Amino acid sequence: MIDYLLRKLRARDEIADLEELALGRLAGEIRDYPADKTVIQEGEPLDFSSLLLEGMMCRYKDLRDGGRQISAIHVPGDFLDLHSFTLKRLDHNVMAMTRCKVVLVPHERLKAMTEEEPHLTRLFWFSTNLDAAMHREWELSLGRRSAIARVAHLFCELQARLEIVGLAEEAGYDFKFTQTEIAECVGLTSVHVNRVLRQLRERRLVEFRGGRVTMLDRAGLERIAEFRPAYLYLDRRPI
Amino acid sequence: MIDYLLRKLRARDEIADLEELALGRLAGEIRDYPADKTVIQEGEPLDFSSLLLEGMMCRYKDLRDGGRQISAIHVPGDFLDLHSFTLKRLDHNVMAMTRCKVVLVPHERLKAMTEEEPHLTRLFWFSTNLDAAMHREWELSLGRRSAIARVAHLFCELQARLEIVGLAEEAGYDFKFTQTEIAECVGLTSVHVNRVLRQLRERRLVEFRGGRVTMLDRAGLERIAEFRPAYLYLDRRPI
DNA sequence: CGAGTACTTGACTGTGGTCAAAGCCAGTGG
DNA sequence: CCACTGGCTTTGACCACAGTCAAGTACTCG
Repeated sequence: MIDYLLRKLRARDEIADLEELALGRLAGEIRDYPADKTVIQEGEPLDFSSLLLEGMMCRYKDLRDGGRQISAIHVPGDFLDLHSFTLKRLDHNVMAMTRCKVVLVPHERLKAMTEEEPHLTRLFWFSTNLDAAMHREWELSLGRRSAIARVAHLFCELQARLEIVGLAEEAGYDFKFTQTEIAECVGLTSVHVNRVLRQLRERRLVEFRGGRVTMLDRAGLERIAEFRPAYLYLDRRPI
Repeated sequence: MIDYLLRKLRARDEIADLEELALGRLAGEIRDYPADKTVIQEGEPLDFSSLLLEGMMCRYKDLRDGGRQISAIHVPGDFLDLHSFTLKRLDHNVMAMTRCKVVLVPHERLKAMTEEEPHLTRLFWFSTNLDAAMHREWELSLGRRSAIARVAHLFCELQARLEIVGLAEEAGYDFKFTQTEIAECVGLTSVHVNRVLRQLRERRLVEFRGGRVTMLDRAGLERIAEFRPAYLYLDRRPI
């Protein structure tokens, strides 16, 4: 059940067998959500965190005028809201973009973990720091990258993140977002995203159709995105 | 020396006297930096984190074309790079925006803290999660807010953050940034920031001159910024 | 087969970018 | 005390990238 999480953690550090068992004991109730369901509301008090097992979710914030900004995308193996353990409530909403399955981890078990498993605690802390690193890279996209580079960068990031958990092939990956939802990630309108997708297709870099990203020229795509994956901390270092 | 840090933490949770002592023992070497000095380079291996004692610093990333995005501003009491404890190196640069004083905290002492002081560990974890919450709010600004709302929001955020550590009055605060640097925070050009600042002044909302922000109509400013400080987690809750 | 949603495209608009010149001010040196 | 310098700010004219609006097309799913 925690396979994807283990793959994600083992890509970065050693996990002892006893620690794997301790991780297994964190798991509580399992929940399924339908697509487009808002799973966590901004501000609501939380006493558990959720680990995504299947599907894709996102974090988002709304403005009064209807503008919505997606601030992160979650793939299997990601915690949706591990940060709610210390924050107690969230500053954003969390929504299922597809049908999803999650497992709940009660905060009291996380608290016990911080008392008994300092190494796992550091790994979990790392995991929230990784979220923050992705937020920073998105800030760079939103603030300074051109429209085409933003979309290209998003596709590159997801390719790399899905590869870690074995959910992307060299050729591409499933990505069941609408163009409007992509627009909400990259700070553009859906109309403009559509135009950018056409350009990316015509320049033979990447194709997005029918909920699937097909890499046509990954190196070229990474070049125009200025994608440098260091911010994903993909190498192994003891934490 | 750790006064500002204590004020920041005590705004959110109880700190026992013994914990205060433990915090004091984290402190190592003190360093001074001149304005405009890049203090930490992206990618450089780190074995200490830095707590800002005086001055203002920022995190930033560059693009090849010279575009720079500032992803966070630090005020006294903030750790510049507490996340480097688990990440081991940073995905961004850190620069002193004014003359600054910091105190170094060796990672080995932080590691010992995670073994011996679970409550402080959770507080430090909280502190990096707070950084991420600010990143998310900036993503919303960069992706969806208008130019004037972005600048207004930045001024509101700093007012609130500086108040916690006692470095802002009702009337405003010192903010020794150039207009170009503000532009690098909000994803605009310095020319446009200049136009926006004029608007804010003419609408009697806020004035920025000579490295000082003067609040003229704080409620009005917060309204056009859609500033809702929940993301700063200013209330006290046990962590 | 019809309804609803998502995608596509074109015409037009506007916010914010670019380029350039001038003004301002603090610091430095004659 | 003044001239010079360099960085920052201010303004204007013009431009372009991306937004808006609207209509039409393509798919899915009941």
